[in-house]
Amino acid sequence: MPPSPPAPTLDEARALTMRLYRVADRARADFTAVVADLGLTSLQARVLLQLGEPTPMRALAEHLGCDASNVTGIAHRLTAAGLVERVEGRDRRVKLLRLTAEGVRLRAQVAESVAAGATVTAKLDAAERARLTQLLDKVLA
Amino acid sequence: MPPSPPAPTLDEARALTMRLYRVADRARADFTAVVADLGLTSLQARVLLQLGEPTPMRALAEHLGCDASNVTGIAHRLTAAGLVERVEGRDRRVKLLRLTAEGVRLRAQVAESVAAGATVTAKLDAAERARLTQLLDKVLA
DNA sequence: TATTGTTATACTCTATAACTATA
DNA sequence: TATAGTTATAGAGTATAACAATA
Repeated sequence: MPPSPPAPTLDEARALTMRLYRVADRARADFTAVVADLGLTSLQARVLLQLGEPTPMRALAEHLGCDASNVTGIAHRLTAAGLVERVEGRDRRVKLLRLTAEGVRLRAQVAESVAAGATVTAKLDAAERARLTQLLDKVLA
Repeated sequence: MPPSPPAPTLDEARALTMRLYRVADRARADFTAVVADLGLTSLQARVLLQLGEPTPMRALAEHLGCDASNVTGIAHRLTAAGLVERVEGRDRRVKLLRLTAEGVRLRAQVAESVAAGATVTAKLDAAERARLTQLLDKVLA
């Protein structure tokens, strides 16, 4: 008997992938619901979480995986909501987004609420959560 | 020493949740890219995968987690693409969406491509994938 | 009366292309 | 020339509200 192959079969990949998508889907739904209670869309919440430091709009677009032109509109809405402000960079072509005091406050609340409101991990005991963390780290490596 | 608590601390929940969101985010990006090559948006691909059987539009809305009014537009676009057709239910208020022959073909291709193109699980060996599958099942239970 | 699906409306997210200011 | 951001435009996804047909 040959050793078990290192690569997954297509069926195995499909089964695992579909589970992962279902979990991802639920995680997304949780996230959307939690941040909606704070008056934010998913994207706006993601931007807030990303803005631990003032960030060039270009870099933000790359992190979000969207075209740079979209960041203008996102920045407009967050600015109108009083959560971020534009700051000119040393390279004067660059504009950075920086959280306002209110933005900093809301960002902390987002992080808190998201962790508290995530139902996806509630069904696991401590050992299982530790093992899942380990596996996810490997996936993300 | 007391036994380890069954509930996660907020820090622990936050750490695991953030990992899960990062994995979910990557899974979503993989999915979007793969189905875009097949000419589909994420939502359209999700609908195709859901249509193993003819499904009332209302049920589809619930599965997608969106308002029922949206399904009309989604159905329009999939119908225009020749992938689904509307069928009247026995209750004549109900309309079901059913895949066309082309829809059935494309649905199979979506399932295949998604499994083949998922990079999230490529870094795990067989035992790790099995363990991850088990944990995800528990999360989804 | 209640439910299914549709339409109208408005907002957000998304990409492409053309533009400006700066490097 | 190349890069950062903006604007205009168009299409897709989302919710709310009002509506018609059916139960």
